[in-house]
Amino acid sequence: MSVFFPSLEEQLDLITKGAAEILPLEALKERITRSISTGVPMRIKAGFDPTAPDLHLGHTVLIRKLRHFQQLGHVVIFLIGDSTALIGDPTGRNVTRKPLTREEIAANAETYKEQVFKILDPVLTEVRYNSEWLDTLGYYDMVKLMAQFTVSQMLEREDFHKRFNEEQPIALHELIYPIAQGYDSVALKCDVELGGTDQKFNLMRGRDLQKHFGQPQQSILMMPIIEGLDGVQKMSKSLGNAIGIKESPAEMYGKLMSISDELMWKYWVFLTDLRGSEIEQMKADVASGALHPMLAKKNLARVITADFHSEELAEVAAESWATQFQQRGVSEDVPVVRVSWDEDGLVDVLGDLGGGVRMAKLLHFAGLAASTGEATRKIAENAVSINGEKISSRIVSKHQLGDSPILRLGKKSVRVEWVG
RNA sequence: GCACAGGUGGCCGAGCGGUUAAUGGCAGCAGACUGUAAAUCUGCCACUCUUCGAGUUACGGAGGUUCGAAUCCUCCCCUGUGCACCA
Repeated sequence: MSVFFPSLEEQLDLITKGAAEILPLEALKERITRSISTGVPMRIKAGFDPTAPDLHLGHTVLIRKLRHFQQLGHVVIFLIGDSTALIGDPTGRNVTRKPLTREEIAANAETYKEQVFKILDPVLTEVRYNSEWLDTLGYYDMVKLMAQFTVSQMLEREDFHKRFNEEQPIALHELIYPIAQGYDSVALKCDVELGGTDQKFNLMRGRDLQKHFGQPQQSILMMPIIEGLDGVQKMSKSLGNAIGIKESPAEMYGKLMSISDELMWKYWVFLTDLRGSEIEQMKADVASGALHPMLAKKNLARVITADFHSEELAEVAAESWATQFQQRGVSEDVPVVRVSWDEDGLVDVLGDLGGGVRMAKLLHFAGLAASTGEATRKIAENAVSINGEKISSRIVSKHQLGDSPILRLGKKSVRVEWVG
């Protein structure tokens, strides 16, 4: 099949947008030029280990870059590392990962597909699993692969090096990870592999192995690792600072609004399709005072939320966010929690209120507090309100609560529906 | 296998026979302040209960010595380092 490709300059413009590093760049240019003249598209791969059921916005930085290649007419391979997930990429880790079962991995892999197709075109994407070639690799071939590297080469990697020096354990199978990832490139005959900047070591191993197998060596394109909500650590579900692709519009919008002003600019660059020059203009406007930073952030939250949901849903999320946080009011758009009157200890039968409700219990059952003890403390800290009214007493009458009260503890609110 | 050094609350890290859910830091949560934030200040940060009080669990695991142990002893598990093994 023959494809018409945009010019080299045009392609490079899109490909290099936001990229942290491209190695070697010259080779990539040659490949692009060749694909233009031959009409044969390049093969671009990015791998993801299905170690968790959800992808988050951090992953989309890479997926967006894949889409850029897709938009240019190249073949994009979304590689699901179901076999490498058995190891778990040790990159940046100071401990060995907990092993996942085959079943967990398979289930995660399924959810990945539907999630990435919010960004990638399903028709034009080649979805592959590395179990396809890794699981069938025999002892002989595995030993041959491992023989390509030495222990000291592996220990060059910063995280292994660090763990080694700090006398932390390094499990043997972790050393195989970069080799397995590198072999993926051989199996797929990749022209380009995408990864985060933290993946450099692994990405380079693909070049090593391709050379060993007499293939042209892939170019590697690294994207920066974006920080999570805290603005300090990389976005990661286990660090609790991530925004998941599948999260509701309200959650997504709210989380985006909670990031710092500084971080907002990175999100504009890596999580939206706005052009660099437009972002610079906006930044200048904020600096000069022409644009309020909060407004810029609201736009960001809306654009991203709409990207994964819809304009309409993003608008609704924006409105209820404004009521809830800006006006500190009671928003209607709040998660509903069902609580039964029969819950153990919820109703105080002995008290003067004749069936008053223990608020600490209620807050706990409603999921706003991790324990009744914590709920008790929060009440004392004046952090709890019912239908927008702060409360300070530990027991509240059923009458005061009403049929479907909105409970709020700090920033979180829920509507309680009584059951039974 | 032998020797040595370690295993403390989400993480890091004090304590090394006895005031105490366990110093301190980070993270987290809440309040004030704001522009939703950030920064700053304050409070909280094992669980349960009828909560100005009481109880129950906690310092790798199991026992033991003590009036009393995270702190001492024994055995076991785990990690690292060195040596040995690789006839």
